[in-house]
Amino acid sequence: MLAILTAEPMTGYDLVRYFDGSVAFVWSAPHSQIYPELRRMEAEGLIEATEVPRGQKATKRIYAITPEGVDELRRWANDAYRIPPERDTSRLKAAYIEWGSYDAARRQLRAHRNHWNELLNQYNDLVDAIDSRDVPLLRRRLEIRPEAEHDAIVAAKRFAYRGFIHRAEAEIRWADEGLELVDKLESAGVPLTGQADDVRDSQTGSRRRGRARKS
Amino acid sequence: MLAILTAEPMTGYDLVRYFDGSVAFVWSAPHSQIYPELRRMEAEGLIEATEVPRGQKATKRIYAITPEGVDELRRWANDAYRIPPERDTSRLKAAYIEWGSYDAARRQLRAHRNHWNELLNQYNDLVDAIDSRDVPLLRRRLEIRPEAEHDAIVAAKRFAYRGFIHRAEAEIRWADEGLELVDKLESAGVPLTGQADDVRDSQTGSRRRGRARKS
DNA sequence: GTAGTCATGTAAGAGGTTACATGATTAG
DNA sequence: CTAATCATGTAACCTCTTACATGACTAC
Repeated sequence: MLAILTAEPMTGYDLVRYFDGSVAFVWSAPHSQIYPELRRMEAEGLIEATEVPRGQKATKRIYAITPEGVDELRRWANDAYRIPPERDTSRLKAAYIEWGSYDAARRQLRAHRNHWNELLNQYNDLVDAIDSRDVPLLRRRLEIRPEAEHDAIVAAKRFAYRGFIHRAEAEIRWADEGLELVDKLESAGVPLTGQADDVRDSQTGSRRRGRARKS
Repeated sequence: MLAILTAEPMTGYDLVRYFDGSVAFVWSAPHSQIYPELRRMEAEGLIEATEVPRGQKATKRIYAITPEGVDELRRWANDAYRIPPERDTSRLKAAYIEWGSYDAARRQLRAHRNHWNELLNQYNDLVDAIDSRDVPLLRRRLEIRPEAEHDAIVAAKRFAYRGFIHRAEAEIRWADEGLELVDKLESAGVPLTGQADDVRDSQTGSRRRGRARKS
């Protein structure tokens, strides 16, 4: 949000719309997170609000980054980040494919492929848009920064999206690999644990009491 | 956890150790999450605990999956998953490289490269270990399942790790691309916004209240 | 007038991190 | 005897999701 506000002062609503649009590819946030966070940052002095009237009785708060906010943004940019622990549902489910059916596996892998393929298209479009400076937020930022910096600013955005493209291509390759594998196993007649009828009591050998509630 | 417990009944501590070991690559969880979750699952009837003595006065709880737990595992395996909204710090920081220094960018990209490269090596080792059935948990599961299923069980684990390998390779390629880019920009003498001294008041045009820290 | 957009919140709850906390058992 | 390992928790806090909620403004 600090970085976005360096392009130009705006309302929380403007930020919400950016987070619903192109920014969502880089970082997602719902409005229920954005508004409280703006208040918090204001209290910390990183941003400043100006209340301006809109219409007859309503007002809106336009936030601008403060020098302290710029300091914080710089500090953040120079800070190292930690890569979070692994927690990827698609991989987890893949590891236990045998507990479902071949059709379920195919459905999931196709959805995975489609999802990343759609993202890939959007990432590619965005890289093109960046190259032709066809992104409003980027354009605004270039307007207020000296031309010497333009190459670095554009290169950074482009590079970030390149990361998504690499990722998306990897996911698509993986899903294709999986679909092939599923076909191979099924046509070889390999049975799945999830389809077997001996698993229900493989452990305790007994116990058939009540309802299994959903989580 | 349900899937792990299908291999054999075990204590929470055993699960904690698995989650500190090979399982961590697929899904990470600290013991502070595992113990309460086991209690919850027990209350729901998905697993069952047997208190067994250990030593003179201590006891431990050995958890076994129930038929209801197996149902739940199957249900989960057949359920579609949702790919969560984007929230990747490395990409976010990449998009705003210009707010830091070239050295900071290089440091982050090198750390990124190293991190994924180390993971890649571990993933490769794990795939080899899977191929040679050299993973204790996998071996235990194969022991209790009919041989006809073995190919599917092994293939699933292998496939999951293949996904990590694809991902890691993509991240490494991306980081290399970034390091090249940083070198190119710096040697071309492109200035960065974060190094400029005109940014502190580019927005408000005035306001010089706080101490201006040196970065 | 009314539908869509502008604008801004609150709150419960799930999931995860980090720290605090304890004590028994076993191998040397 | 002592250190490592076995074993099991609790709690504060943070982030994010989902749902609930409200009302003014503007274009038709």
